[in-house]
Amino acid sequence: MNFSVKNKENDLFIIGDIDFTPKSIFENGQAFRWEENQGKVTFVADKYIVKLEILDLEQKKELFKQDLLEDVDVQVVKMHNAGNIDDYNNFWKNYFDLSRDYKKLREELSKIDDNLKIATEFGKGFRVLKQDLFEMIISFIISANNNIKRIKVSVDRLCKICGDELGVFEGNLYYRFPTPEAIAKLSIEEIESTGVGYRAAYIKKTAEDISNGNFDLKCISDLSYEDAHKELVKLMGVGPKVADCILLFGNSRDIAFPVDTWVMKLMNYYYGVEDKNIVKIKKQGIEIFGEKAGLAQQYLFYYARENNIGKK
DNA sequence: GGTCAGGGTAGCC
DNA sequence: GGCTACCCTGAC
Repeated sequence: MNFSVKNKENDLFIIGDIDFTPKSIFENGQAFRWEENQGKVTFVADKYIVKLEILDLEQKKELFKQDLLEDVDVQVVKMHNAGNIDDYNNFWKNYFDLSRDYKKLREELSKIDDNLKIATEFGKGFRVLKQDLFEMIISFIISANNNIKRIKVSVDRLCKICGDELGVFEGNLYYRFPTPEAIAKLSIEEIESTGVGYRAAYIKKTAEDISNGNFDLKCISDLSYEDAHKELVKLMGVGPKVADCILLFGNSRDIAFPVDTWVMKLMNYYYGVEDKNIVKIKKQGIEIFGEKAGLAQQYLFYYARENNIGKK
């Protein structure tokens, strides 16, 4: 793994041949506060509003002239409006899981079987985002029996009605993800106005339990995977699948293996798992894929869904 | 214009 | 453990 990070004004550049494809990262359903436009992804994370772009040759030549680049053949990811090197060290390095060598990860997973060999090649450029735990809890409660388009609309509206303003970026006003306290203060009707339907009551109860200390968010990181899962499932609206998404995307648990309808289909289609029981499917998934079952799942999920494999 | 599914879960048996 | 209703929206 060989890359460097450079800063110019309020932009960061990740220079080097690492797995990093904005589309693969954001289109797999791990994040909901983003939009894609002509291959560029604008997203919100923490206090940042950032536009991601893979630079073309002309753009790289410009950087070369400015002594920011030594080799115009190398891949450059531009993180527009992401801050400086301190922001990189304090936030982005972790957020984009940049200390993990994804090329090595793909090689490792490819050795497990041919399905993963194909899926990791297809999903090359994917990375797991290490997002905020509370944001993941609320976002994935909304995701249950829902579709991505509507989840995104609801999360956006929720941020708008009770998140702090972050400022205007390219003509749009953006908001920070709300705190547990801010959501707990809302009425059920106000939460329903975001389009979450019956999930409004779950969101309110969960935000209340977290804000009043009834549920200790901080302890999740100290628990074993199994215990953390048991704790999260206690939250209203959090079942086994949502708990695994929260642990995978919001608590750095590589082993968390979310079993949804797609995973059920792909485990059946690729691995002949005929069981319909989520607990058993998950157990088999972890048996086959091991410690990094969640990462394997992400590649397989993306591949299966994009190719519409295993449908019906 | 019905009907159905959408990254499941709570509540009930 | 298995079964079913569920807010709402878009696709068919």
